[in-house]
Amino acid sequence: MSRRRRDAEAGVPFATLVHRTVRRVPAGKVISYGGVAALLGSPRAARGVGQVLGSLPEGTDVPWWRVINAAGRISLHGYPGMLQRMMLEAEGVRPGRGGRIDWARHGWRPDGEAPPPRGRNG
DNA sequence: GCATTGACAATAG
DNA sequence: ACTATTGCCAATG
Repeated sequence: MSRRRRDAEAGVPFATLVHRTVRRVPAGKVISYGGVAALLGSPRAARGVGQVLGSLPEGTDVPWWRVINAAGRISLHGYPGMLQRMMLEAEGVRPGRGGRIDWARHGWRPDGEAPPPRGRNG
């Protein structure tokens, strides 16, 4: 049996796990798609995380805007991207010099588990 | 069940 | 630093 995820979470839809994990991210903090995937137990499912967040309904309790890519940039383009940028800025999260969000400053991670994502910076 | 799509990530040039 | 390529995974048609 190839259990891509932990047995404790077996049977729970991937999307549900994503929702749970993202909900844990506090205001003023961010996490990468790959970071969320890693917490779920599927470190290679970064893309799957994006897929799930992309289909979230409006008015969801999931703070999708706190999820950015490993490079510290907003993956959304156009209007949605602008909206996400506003949401983050409202929480005190804003890109530094280069338009990148610093993981050391705003990156969130559950009390001592899962190392901080370091795309090409770190 | 296969093919396509996408809010990713790592590597190479 | 930027673009192109490759790998990966989940949702959707």
